Amino acid sequence: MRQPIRSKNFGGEILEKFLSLSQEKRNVIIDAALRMFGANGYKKASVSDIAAAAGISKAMVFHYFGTKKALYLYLINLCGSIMMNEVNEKFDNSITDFFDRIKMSSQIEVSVMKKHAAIPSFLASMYFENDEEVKDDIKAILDGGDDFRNKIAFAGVDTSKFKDEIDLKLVMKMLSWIADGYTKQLSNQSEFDFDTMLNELNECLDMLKNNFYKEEFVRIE
Amino acid sequence: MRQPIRSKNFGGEILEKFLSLSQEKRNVIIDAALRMFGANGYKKASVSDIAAAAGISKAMVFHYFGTKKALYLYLINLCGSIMMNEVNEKFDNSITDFFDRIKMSSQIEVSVMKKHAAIPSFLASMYFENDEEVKDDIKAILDGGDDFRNKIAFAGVDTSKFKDEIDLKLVMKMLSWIADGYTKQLSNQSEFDFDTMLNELNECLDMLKNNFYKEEFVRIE
DNA sequence: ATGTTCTTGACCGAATCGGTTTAGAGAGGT
DNA sequence: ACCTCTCTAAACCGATTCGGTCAAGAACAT
Repeated sequence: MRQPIRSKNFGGEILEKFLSLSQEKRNVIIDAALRMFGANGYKKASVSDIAAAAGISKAMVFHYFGTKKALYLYLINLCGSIMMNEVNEKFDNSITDFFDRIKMSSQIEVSVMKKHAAIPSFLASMYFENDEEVKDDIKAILDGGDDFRNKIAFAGVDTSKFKDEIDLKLVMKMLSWIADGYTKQLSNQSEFDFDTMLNELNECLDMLKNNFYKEEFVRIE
Repeated sequence: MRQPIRSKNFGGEILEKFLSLSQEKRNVIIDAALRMFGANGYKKASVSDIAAAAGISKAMVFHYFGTKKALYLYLINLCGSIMMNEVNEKFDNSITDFFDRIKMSSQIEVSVMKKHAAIPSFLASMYFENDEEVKDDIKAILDGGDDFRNKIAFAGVDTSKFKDEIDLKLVMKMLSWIADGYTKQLSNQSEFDFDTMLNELNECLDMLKNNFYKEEFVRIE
């Protein structure tokens, strides 16, 4: 469109530069980029911001990724494969208990965040990204790959164990609020608190379960 | 610093231009500015963005407010007074029940959002604003005025009615998660759904209350 | 020393920034 | 008809920042 003709990166030689870095250095750069894109969106996250957050010079970002767009798309695919891996590895469709399903989803999310804490907010912003330069590519990637979000859906969950007077739709909504706030709080946490937070959420879910389930389904603690 | 010498707005003639607008037009502009600043922060929210979101030309923003900074500070003070009014009007310190206190806070928040739905996210971003051009002014305003947040604090709340086995700190944390997600969901809602949402939250709180309180404190519905 | 690889600060044209000026559209008075 | 006068947007301003490049120094190996 507006950028000068580029003759490089036919075949991906540029990304090799990045991939040959140590994992530690790569993670610093990836985390910085995920954070900036996640917080500011594609357009308003500048390469200078990302470079500064990663502690490298702007020129290095272009050295590693070629263009801003290539970096963004690389991050999308990276997050996609991390999510898919984690879901395929941990998701168990045979778990039908409502709260256990939620616990499982949370464990998956925490596993993902342990790799890159900024992935959830990055993906959330990506889903709403509307910039002309990338939105078609996002749509293509989302349409092409199987969407991991569908796999965590709550189809086939056993809801018969709830007390009769419990409003199930309300519980769903409440839990989605809890999960939202929980994730948000996680994002601001240092890596070491992940499991503490996860335990707290699980205790929280147990508490709800103990109070919302019919007595015969409440396990003794 | 870098801007040319300005000789206008000694005494606030410029803001009068804005205040003489119809309330409807003013609200459109205010909402647009709150949304943009709230979502992107002071620096990354451009006056062009705000003007476009408000459906007016960039020149009009400067016509009404003089500078970007003046607009931002105007919004802070506006939100501050809206919050203070609402808190002073609705906050009742004699309510000591845990859940009733939360309901009250939510009602206050919804009243505020009915005036400008973007206020909560704007204030949240303001608290974390760190741009050199405005951070000192923010600190001055926050230090100067009595902070409405302190008034909603949960000091003096009666927690004795909870079942003994309930982990109170956990309930607090869980409720803060719910409130977060709830607010977030509210922000994306059209004005007419506010009360529906508020009712849902209240039902949700009643449900928790019925299950977490000792039986003698649960009112018959 | 010499060649090679990394890395960067300075730089590019284009775009956008905060902010100003100009000029046209419209309302109202005469 | 003409003349103000107000409101508004488009065109414009210099400065900054944008995505992206490049020449030259640091670092390392030989």
